[in-house]
Amino acid sequence: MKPADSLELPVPTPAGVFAARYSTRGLIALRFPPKRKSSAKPHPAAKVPPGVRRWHRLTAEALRRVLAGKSPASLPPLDLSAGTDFQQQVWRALRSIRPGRTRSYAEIARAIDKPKAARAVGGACGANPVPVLVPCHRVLAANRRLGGFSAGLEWKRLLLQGEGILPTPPDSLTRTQIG
DNA sequence: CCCTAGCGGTGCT
DNA sequence: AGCACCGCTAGGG
Repeated sequence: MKPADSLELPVPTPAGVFAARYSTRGLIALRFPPKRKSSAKPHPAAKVPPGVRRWHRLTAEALRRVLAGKSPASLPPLDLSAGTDFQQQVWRALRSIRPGRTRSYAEIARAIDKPKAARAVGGACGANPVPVLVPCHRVLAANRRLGGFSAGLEWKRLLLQGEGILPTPPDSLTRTQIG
């Protein structure tokens, strides 16, 4: 996908400004807010086609809802065509996990009929181009371990806390396990 | 807690 | 073809 075929728009949320990128087919990538402050890189956003504008409203609304622990009312079309067959199978399985619920990597592997591919499932989760809306954060390691998260475990904790899966710590506490 | 072996997909040479 | 990654897991100290 050439850069010229896609455009990127900011998504302000209570958790920071995400960036949504669109191809001609739909939402193709979602990036977490930069860790260190990004000091003004506002996209001019001229010439946004009406279709993309509509998609973007859906993206923004869905993102804010998931961040609030709710189920998105509706999603924009997702362009996940860049993934391998395996990755797309994993991502589809992720989309069936409802808010507030979790699966293990091994359970996802079983669900796509590759029971020994738990580790590869982790790889596919890490390659998920549309985090949050494709809820890779709801996949935990076996026996309640938190597992990993490419964008940083802080984000995974925050998302899980928003859905009531993780207890909200009274204080900033760094743990790698639940309960 | 630690370590180890086994596992499968991906990307690079 | 080989090889070195890994968001893993089960089993054993």
